[in-house]
Amino acid sequence: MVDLLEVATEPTRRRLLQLLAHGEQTVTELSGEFAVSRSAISQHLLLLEGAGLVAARKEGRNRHYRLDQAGMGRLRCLFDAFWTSELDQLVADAHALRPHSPQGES
Amino acid sequence: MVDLLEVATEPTRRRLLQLLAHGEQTVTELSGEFAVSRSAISQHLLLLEGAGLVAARKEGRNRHYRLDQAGMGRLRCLFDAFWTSELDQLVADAHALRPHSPQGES
DNA sequence: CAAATGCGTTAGTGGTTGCTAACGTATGTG
DNA sequence: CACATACGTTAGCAACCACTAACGCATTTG
Repeated sequence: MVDLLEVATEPTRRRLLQLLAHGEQTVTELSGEFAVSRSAISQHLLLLEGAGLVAARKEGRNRHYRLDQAGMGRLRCLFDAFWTSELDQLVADAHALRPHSPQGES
Repeated sequence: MVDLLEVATEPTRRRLLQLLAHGEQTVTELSGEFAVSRSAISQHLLLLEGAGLVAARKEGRNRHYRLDQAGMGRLRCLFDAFWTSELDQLVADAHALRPHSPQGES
């Protein structure tokens, strides 16, 4: 139903995942890093949780979010499936750009 | 201001990029691979072109699209910037804990 | 030359999304 | 125990997005 890559690449959520890579944090702590409200961050986190990319732990009245290893592994697999060897070759060619005009593949 | 990662990860556009990895194609040829109309495909291609991920060549009344090496290189850089070493370590740990196939989850 | 056909792009629209405002609930405080 | 405060979640809405339908333009055909 949900596309992991799309869920993960939305800019705010992407940054949330990066922040959580350093360790678990609460909604309020995380929202301190953003210009938008706690509410917005909470909703992004709930979406990430639904996608299996993060998990939550209740402690007192706080909710500590952390990355889900399995989910992040699936995300990595999806990207590797997208980034085929053809694309690797293509990008390598771009890096090897020389004064000579680049000929397309036949 | 478009976000390259978001533009590239939308499922239809992701597939378009994969198809174009095999060589240049016209709008009509590409749309043959999808369930949606030529119009939808054309718009996705225009968006990709605007993001600098593909380029077009006019020939007769056809428009041949192909991948843009530089743009795809930038895309790769963005992903590498997102996928920090912390995440690599995290996923490596997950594999060590569960050496099973990462696809099957439930 | 005029009509027909084919290719690709714009106009218009329903569904989705990310946001702020209002809320429920749990924890302090007198 | 009643009130105040803090944390996280739902209600409602403007903006966006992906799609189909209608279109313009180029090429082919009679």
